[in-house]
Amino acid sequence: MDSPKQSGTTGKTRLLLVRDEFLFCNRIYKIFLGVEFKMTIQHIAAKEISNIVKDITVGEIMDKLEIPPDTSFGDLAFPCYILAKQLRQSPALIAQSLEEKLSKSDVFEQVKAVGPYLNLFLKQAPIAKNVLTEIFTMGADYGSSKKGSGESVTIDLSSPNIAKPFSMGHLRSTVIGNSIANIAEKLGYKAIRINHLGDWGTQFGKLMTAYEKWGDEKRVKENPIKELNILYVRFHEEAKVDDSLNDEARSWFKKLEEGHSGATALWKWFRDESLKEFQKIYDLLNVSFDSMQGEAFYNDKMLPIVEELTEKGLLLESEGAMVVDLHEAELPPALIKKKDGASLYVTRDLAAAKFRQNTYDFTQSLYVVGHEQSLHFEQVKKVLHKMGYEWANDMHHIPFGFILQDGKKMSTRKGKTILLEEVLKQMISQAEHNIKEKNPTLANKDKVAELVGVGAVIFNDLKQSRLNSVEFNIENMLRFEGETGPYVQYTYARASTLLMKGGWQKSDDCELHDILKEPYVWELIITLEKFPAVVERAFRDYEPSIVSRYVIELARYFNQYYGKIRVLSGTDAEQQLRLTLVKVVTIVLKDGLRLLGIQAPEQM
RNA sequence: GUCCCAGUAGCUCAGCCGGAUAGAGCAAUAGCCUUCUAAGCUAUCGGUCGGGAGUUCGAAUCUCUCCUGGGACGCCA
Repeated sequence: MDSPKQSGTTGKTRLLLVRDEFLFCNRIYKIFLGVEFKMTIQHIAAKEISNIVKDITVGEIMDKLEIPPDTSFGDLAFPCYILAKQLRQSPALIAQSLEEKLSKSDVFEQVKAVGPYLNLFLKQAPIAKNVLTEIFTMGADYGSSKKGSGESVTIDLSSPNIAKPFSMGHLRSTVIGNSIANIAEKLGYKAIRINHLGDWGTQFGKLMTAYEKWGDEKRVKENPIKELNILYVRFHEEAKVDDSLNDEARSWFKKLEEGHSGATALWKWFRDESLKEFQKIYDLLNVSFDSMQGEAFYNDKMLPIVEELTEKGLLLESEGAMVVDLHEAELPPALIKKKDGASLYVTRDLAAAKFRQNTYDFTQSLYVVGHEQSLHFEQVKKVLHKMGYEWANDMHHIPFGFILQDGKKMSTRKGKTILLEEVLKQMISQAEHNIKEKNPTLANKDKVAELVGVGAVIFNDLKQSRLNSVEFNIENMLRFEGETGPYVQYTYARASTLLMKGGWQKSDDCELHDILKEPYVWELIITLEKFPAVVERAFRDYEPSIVSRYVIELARYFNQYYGKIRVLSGTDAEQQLRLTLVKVVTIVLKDGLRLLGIQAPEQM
């Protein structure tokens, strides 16, 4: 507990740089190399305090240190309550006496007792210098680490259903999964993006029935997803009054399973046309996949799974179906085979999980799928566990909330889905409209409008905790002010313009000198410094919103600085110093947005 | 009925590995462009943190219980 080498949970290799023998200021520099701010400063502060207070360990002090709610309370604070019992003194008195003893310390600029708190102010200049140095040294890699050491992480994302429209719901899986993949890569993992397409199942029987009865080849070719969806919706409407349609659908799907040529050709056609449409959306979102193998790919891999389950004596007959009993895990039994012998969802995911482990040798396998499927993934994991696969523990379901309409989940069957493509179009044209109004001379208008419109859609989805259900509201989304993607992009564009106009040049000098005293500069430094910790936390929690909130915070501080201080003013030296600060902000803003899957235009 | 998720300002959300006056954005009101992009900044207004009980020096945060909304719970995926 007494050495920084043991206390940090992050950045192992870089922690080796820490040496207790260093001078205090030096130590601050070294410890700041990529180690979580709070932990590090806490450690230094805790050591200092422990020199005076012997009744409590460094670790305990460190745990209690906190970042105060307001900068006027300093950079760190130590609540003295915990010492009150042992010292039999009031917390306020303890704080007072600590202030006296610690004010001689050369770690802190200032130590101040405020009520029961001991407020600690850090020496700003060395910290600022170190943060800037590190950002310039690493560039866009600032915040990255080797933590993942090349381990594979498979990420199941997007997974739209063939012949159905790409809804806002699929958007969530796509952007959340893509962002988690980006974050994983930043931390040194090899991310494998898998688009587990819904390209098999009884819905194809329904579709074929509908197409045969009411379909029109030309119309489907012109507008595949839309036409197929109309057919799908019509099927459900007509099947309500005519149950024989369901029988027909079943027989079509049976033909497909048996490899009937006509059925297979139709299936392939539906699939190809759908993929073409999906690709347009992926291009816009700037998302690509390492694997697009869908459910159909696992058709021939399910029988071996069933056999394996049988061999291992896990398969039981129940009400005519074959199941794996999971009552010891307090879960309902997992259905493996239907009465008619056909396989089910669980079977397919078992085959897919095993295939992924064999193919990619993952150390983590993530499934970015709606939270309504939590039980399903628990079952799959448990069955694999019973089969003796330890790696089942490395599978994690990453659930997210619904996109609601009037407080209800959207339904494909009733055709009430909101189409992502429509939304994207609307957002891009809003961005176009804004550009015409605000910056009519901008070059590359179309491209910028696309980046901004799409960025707004992605950010809107990633700005809140993924488990929240969100009510779809186009009016809110069309607003490009406040906590939005365009706000961050705009901040980046303004900052980039400053660099251009001011003719910023890289210099080896990373001291901020008098600029450090300007308002919001220290806030910016501290915020920039915690970026690596933010990236780590975002991956630990599989939570892109940690990055999106961070990026908003950084942008806000920058805008406040921009509003208060005229960057291009004063002496040349001063101007260059400010631009140095501006430059590091752009580096982190751009990379933060990149982690979310959003591009940052230099001008907008 | 059982299990999972959520309930914080008029609206959308942070904060929830316990700590100082509970923070943002939107909306409302009032300001700031003859000097770096006003997609911005500043200020004001706005909260019984769903209700109750418990643990604690201290609870939005932990425990229990109840209420409300959403979801899942064997042959869809």
